[in-house]
Amino acid sequence: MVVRLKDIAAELGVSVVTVSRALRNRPDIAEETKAKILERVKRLNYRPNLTARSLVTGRSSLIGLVVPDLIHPFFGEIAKGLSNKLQEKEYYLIVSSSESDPQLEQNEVEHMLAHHLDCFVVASCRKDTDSLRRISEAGVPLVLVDRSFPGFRGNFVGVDDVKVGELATEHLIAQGCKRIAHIRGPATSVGNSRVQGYRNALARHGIAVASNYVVACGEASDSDGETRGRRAMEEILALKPRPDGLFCFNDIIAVGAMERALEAGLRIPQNMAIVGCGNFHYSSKLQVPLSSVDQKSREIGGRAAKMIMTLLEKPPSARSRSVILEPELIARESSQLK
Amino acid sequence: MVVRLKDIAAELGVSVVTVSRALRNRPDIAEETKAKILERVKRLNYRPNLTARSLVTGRSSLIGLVVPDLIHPFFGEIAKGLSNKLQEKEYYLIVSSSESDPQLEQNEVEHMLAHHLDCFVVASCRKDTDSLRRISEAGVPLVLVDRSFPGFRGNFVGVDDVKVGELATEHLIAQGCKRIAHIRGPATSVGNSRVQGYRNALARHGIAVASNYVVACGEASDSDGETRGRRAMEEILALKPRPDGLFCFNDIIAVGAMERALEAGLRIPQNMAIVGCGNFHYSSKLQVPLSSVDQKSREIGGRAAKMIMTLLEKPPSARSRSVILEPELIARESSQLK
DNA sequence: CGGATTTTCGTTAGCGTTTACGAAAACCGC
DNA sequence: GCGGTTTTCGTAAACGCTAACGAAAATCCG
Repeated sequence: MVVRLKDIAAELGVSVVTVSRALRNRPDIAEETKAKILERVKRLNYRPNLTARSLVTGRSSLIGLVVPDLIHPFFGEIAKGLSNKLQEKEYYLIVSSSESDPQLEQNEVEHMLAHHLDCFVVASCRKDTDSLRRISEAGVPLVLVDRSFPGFRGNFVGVDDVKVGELATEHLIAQGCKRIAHIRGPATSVGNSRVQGYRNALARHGIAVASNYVVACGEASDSDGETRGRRAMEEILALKPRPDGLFCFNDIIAVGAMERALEAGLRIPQNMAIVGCGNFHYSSKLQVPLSSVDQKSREIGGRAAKMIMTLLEKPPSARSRSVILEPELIARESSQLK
Repeated sequence: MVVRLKDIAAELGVSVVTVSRALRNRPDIAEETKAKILERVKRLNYRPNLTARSLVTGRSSLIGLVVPDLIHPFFGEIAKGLSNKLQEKEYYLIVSSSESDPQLEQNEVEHMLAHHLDCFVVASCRKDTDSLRRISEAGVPLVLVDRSFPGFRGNFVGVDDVKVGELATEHLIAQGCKRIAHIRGPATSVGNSRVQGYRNALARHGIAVASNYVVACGEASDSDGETRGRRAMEEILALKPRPDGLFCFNDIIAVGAMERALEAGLRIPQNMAIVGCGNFHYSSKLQVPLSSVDQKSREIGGRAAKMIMTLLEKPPSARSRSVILEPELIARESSQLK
């Protein structure tokens, strides 16, 4: 049925090792025999059993990806960027969604560890670094994406989230907004940094921050992000005086918030200018095209892939590397007041 | 470093096989020793090396997913539906995007075959069944999703695409449209069936189909779907008399087409009612909320997962099964004329 | 209480590949 | 044409686990 090294060796009257050598392009084999073997290999459509190879070499050609949500365009883009780059080198992606559930994430990491992957790429939804630590302890290279962990030394690819907050807020200020609110994300590095950026910008322009102008909306990555956005907008609509500018943690939330605001009879951007984050594919096609800070999701995937490659080529790269990309504001109708 | 069966066996003074038995809950082991072993296993945080297990059992706990595009919400939903169901049973998904390139798909399948996956889930972008045939020849169970192949007997999960075309077209007729155009998809089972449904509905109502009312737009799943939609709309705008109803192969194309139509000064739905397909998450948030035929993408993933399970539990299920889901029309502003 | 049965466990072999080592064959220079 | 080098290949062992078999220990029953 399925052809093995042994079969080819037998047919050609050589040893199994010789065939193996031909396949892996080893120097200690005569050109002539190599050619003969490769011809047969091709004709029989032979492919080495990677499971067996993996067992002896300790390398599986498998990269693990753990994200909070596969549907979220941001992580979808990352998955795609990774997958495209990796398949060139015949690495494959094994994916797992933690559904923004910290316990589930831990379990998934644990299970994936059993597959002896060559590298992990993780956007962790945990508050602690337990799952990351387990990966490190197992000696598996690790690349964090999107979310970094201050206490945890490790490779990272993501955007400068303080800058994200600054860009969005500066833009709203430049548009003439005087009372700028923020629907903040979860208390992760990402959420906190964006709040920090928001505060930085306001402070820089001497604008006081009313504490109730920052409203939380819980875990933002799951599929009910819009509902959370709507609820947050209700809080904001109740504020007095009502904000005239709003920076939302991400586009999903912004969509929900915007929808609710329009229902309440507000005009966007005239009554309230809104900026989201993520610049997801349909931002420009919405009822009111949404201004958004681009997080370079596709590039994150590509960079992470490149980082993985160097991690795998030269193994003991002790120092950990960080790639911090510059976010970019894409202004659209939802915030263009002039 | 990493603990193996051997280590646990040595510590407890039992044989490797005994430990293996305890772990796999075999009957031929004393409760007492089993408890002792499991305690130690837990304390040492032992996890069986699935690569080694896979080599001897021939089962990898890995399911391969091949889709034309990971970003496309339809396939994203399928991936998520699959992944969620599978992780309960400790199966993992290894994904590959063919980027709608038939040759790439063939290569990817070939490479994935080397990993000895337990099952394949494929939305093939090929015109022929070559890659599918390779999977079958390798003796690996296969579930087709979305696209079926008339000449190919195999398991399938998807919607009734003739029905999709009928639903959309009937709806436009019911809205009072007299001249209904169709931006068709590629010449696959899906594309052809939807055209068929479109024709069926028109015929049923005695409406003649002008052949130039069906315009093609090439491979529709890639990321430039919108551009293709725009181009197709230009053709449609040039038609005389101009259509007053339009059924688009998918939502992405519909978005592009709609955008172009609005630019041309048309009002939707008054001048042209539009229905898409896929009912993707943002259909309702668009500039003009888009009517769409829901393809049950999430359910397809779940059903496929269930099918995989039965394929894997009782191996020689010779007969192939098909699950054909009923599509559902979601009417929104883009087609509501009354 | 002795033989037959059942329960519990260990030994051996093997999954398909690679690594390490050594032997045979070919080649070299003088 | 012979010692030494280089090239080419095969043998043995191992990766971590499970399947198959059989032996020892415990249990049963008349």
